[in-house]
Amino acid sequence: MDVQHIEIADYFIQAISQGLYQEGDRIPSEAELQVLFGARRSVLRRAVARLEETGWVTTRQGKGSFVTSRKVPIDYELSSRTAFSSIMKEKGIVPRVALLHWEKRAAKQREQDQLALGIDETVYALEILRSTGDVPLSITTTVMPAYLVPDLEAHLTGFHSLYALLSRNYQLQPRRLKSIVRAALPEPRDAQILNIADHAPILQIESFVTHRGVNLMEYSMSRIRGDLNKSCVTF
Amino acid sequence: MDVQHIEIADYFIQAISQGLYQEGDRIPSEAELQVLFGARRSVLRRAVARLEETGWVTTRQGKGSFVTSRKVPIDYELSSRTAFSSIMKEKGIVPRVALLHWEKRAAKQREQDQLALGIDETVYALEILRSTGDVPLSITTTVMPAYLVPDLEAHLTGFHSLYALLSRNYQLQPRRLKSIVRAALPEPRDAQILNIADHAPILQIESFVTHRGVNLMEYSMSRIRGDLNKSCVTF
DNA sequence: AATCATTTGTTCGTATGTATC
DNA sequence: AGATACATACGAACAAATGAT
Repeated sequence: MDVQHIEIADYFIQAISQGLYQEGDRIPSEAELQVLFGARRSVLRRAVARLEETGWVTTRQGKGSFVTSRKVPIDYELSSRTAFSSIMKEKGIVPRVALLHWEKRAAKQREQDQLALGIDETVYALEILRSTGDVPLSITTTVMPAYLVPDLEAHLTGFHSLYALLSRNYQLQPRRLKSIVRAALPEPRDAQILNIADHAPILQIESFVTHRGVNLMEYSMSRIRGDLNKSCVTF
Repeated sequence: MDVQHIEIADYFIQAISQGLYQEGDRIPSEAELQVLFGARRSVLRRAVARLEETGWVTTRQGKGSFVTSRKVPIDYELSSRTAFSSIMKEKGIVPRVALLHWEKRAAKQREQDQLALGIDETVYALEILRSTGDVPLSITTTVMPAYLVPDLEAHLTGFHSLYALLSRNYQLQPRRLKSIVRAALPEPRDAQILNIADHAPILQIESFVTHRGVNLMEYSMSRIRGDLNKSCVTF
């Protein structure tokens, strides 16, 4: 390859791989790169852009470009009974759960199919942000038929764990029936909330949850930061 | 936002979302955009680059930029017994399996751990490309202890299905014990083989496979195109 | 087979704006 | 307020891939 910006990017990929730059280190500024490589600034910017696209550095205006810290992904056990809070506690991580939004409304067409609802059925839809400390981890949209969780809004103040809420107030025992995972790109809004670039990979997990094996009581769609999660399935 | 390239990119995201441009349609060339938006070429290129990063278009030198066709992801059943070929056949898709590479060598440290091997143990490592028709779908690296599949090279000519080979020649009945999924970015080489951009998301699936519940007989690491796959887990 | 127009890719060169400290 | 560093934009030239003549 005799394309300058790729050669320069490759140089840094090598250097970072070999430990010449540690996580969090700043790579040389554009002005310094200009001296080091004798290339035009536009070329250097392309090189850094490439490094950012491929996840090696993150760039911040006015500060510089920093080697992305390869956080250890958190193993998430994907099983029929899994609750975020309990997994985190097991690992000694302080979980933070925030209710971004909730609404009570008529079920959309897709939700009717997913939850096997009749037409004009009412659902509660919650949007939940899960974090560890101050690092956002995932956003989950969860939809439940309103008749299963009547007067849900009364229990949403001080929200901290969905399954604890369901168990305490409605004696519901959620059980995951099926999950569908896929790798994708985030919606712009999700990228912002999760504090990732809009081309950073996310893991989408759609889940179908029953109560006592009869009703489809919950449909959820999680969008999880790819750099912070590994989901584990045991057969 | 009063940043030109973002405004222009957003215009096309809107237009594509509203069906003004269909999948596969060419968006205006840079010269045409120059007339339409009255912006510098560098700005227009940034706009198109943004569209490509976020998966709306794919650009080809000498031809133009085309609205990415949102292929329907192929559902992949992730269970204790799953073979690629049979899943594809069930769906009426013609699967194509190619052995990219194989080698017999000493197990690496990680592989010793993953397969619970002793030191200096020999393994076979295969690299398999799976496609549907002419569209590449996934690359899988699979590692097996050599003592379980002696003289494996003798059976690799005309390779078409790993599990058929294992069953026929070694009476092995693979059973998946555990899988770990995660969303990530591809290695440059994988991106090239899979015919995707090097910032396109991929689904990584690590699998641990046993034979009759005793031996860890296979460790595999699949890298699957995010745009073409949904993996489904039933509990 | 060779040439040419079209289209994207790369680079050079300059200027100004904006965030950070 | 000033220095540093990244962000955006203007302006121009040539390279490389593509498809048609």
